[in-house]
Amino acid sequence: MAGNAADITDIGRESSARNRVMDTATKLFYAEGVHAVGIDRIIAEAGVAKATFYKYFPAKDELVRAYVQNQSRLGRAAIDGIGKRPARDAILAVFDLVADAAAQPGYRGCPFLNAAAEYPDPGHPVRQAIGEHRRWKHEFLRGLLVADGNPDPETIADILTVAGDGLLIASHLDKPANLRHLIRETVLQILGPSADK
Amino acid sequence: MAGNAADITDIGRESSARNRVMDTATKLFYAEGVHAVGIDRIIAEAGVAKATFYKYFPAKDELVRAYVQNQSRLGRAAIDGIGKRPARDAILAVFDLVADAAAQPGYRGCPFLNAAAEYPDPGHPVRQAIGEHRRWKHEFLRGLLVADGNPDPETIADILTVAGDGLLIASHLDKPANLRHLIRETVLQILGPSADK
DNA sequence: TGTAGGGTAGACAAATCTGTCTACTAGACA
DNA sequence: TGTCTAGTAGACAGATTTGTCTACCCTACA
Repeated sequence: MAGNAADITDIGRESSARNRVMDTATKLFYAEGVHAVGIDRIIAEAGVAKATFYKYFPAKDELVRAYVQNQSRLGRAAIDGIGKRPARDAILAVFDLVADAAAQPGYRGCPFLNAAAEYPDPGHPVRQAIGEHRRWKHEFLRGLLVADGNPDPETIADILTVAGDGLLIASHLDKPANLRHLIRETVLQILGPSADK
Repeated sequence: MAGNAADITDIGRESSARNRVMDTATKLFYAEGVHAVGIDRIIAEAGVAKATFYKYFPAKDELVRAYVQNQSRLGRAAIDGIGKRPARDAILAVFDLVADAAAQPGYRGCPFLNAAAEYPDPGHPVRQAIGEHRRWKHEFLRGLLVADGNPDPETIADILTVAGDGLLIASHLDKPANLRHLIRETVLQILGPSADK
């Protein structure tokens, strides 16, 4: 099992070993938490030597930061996949992603909120990476609100962010049976009556 | 410093040593996270012998569960302190507690959400204690909505819970300048126009 | 006076954590 | 052929983790 005959499919891309580490870390950190998963476990499950690991990630926190950025990349890709459609529909579709994620087998809430809970210092690189993702998402929502002709996109983007975080929490800790309905109700209550429909 | 001439003021109450452990754990767990704080650190700062600690808390997880329950007790006391007043005012007052807490020096978000992030297994006693607190709070809000004559207290209690969690997250991670305003706007947007004012 | 309860101090075991370092292997390429 | 690169395998150090156990101290109380 030791890394002989490794993934040929990865040749030419970043680095086979680095990718395996990143994938394994993403899986384990999300499923069990950052502090609960040790380096030894990651390199064992990724089938990578310790020296190789420390070549790509000089310290564990570097890996955690890269993990957060990887999750951010995945999240943005999912949202970008929504594509062009009427702004109000797009907003609802963004929130539907929460329900989609919550329906996945290994769902364990929002990776950014979970990671932030483990890093008390707001100045820590991991927290900063989380902050970057949050600012991007807020800006994305604000843009959609402007396109929707919302009279106060700044405030409503704040409220939608609040609702998004709350729904991520609820879908994780409370697992409401009617999550999709709850999402619709919440967002529509915030956006108010539609002008064009 | 060793515990000779300990707090005389505590005599007759639970147990001086146990109380000191609980207070220290509450402070450290909240400020730095559960996994990040070790037993050795807690007993050192509490000025308690290791044997004494393990007498009251057979394992660390027992202490963590007690910590969550202690936070629940403190949270309920704060909400109970709101007292009798018109239901809508009471709801707004409950949410104002978030802003009050966020204004405190060592604020680090919601202790329940932070702790939950460190315990992946929903069946774990710590998670169950968190679930109990959340159900209690949801029920409290629902009661206020019924008293307010809300036509759909169940759904609106769900949405208010979502908003409460989201606001706790925002007040922690985003630190919006106008938090009190954001809270008012969010809650009023959810409750809709007041009938009696 | 004797005893029981609550507590202290700290050694110890066994595991686990991060991070470093040495020695080796296999393939690509000039 | 020789060299460079990416990687493996794993010992090791040093700190830290939870939890157990022994020996002792002090005070209240019968």
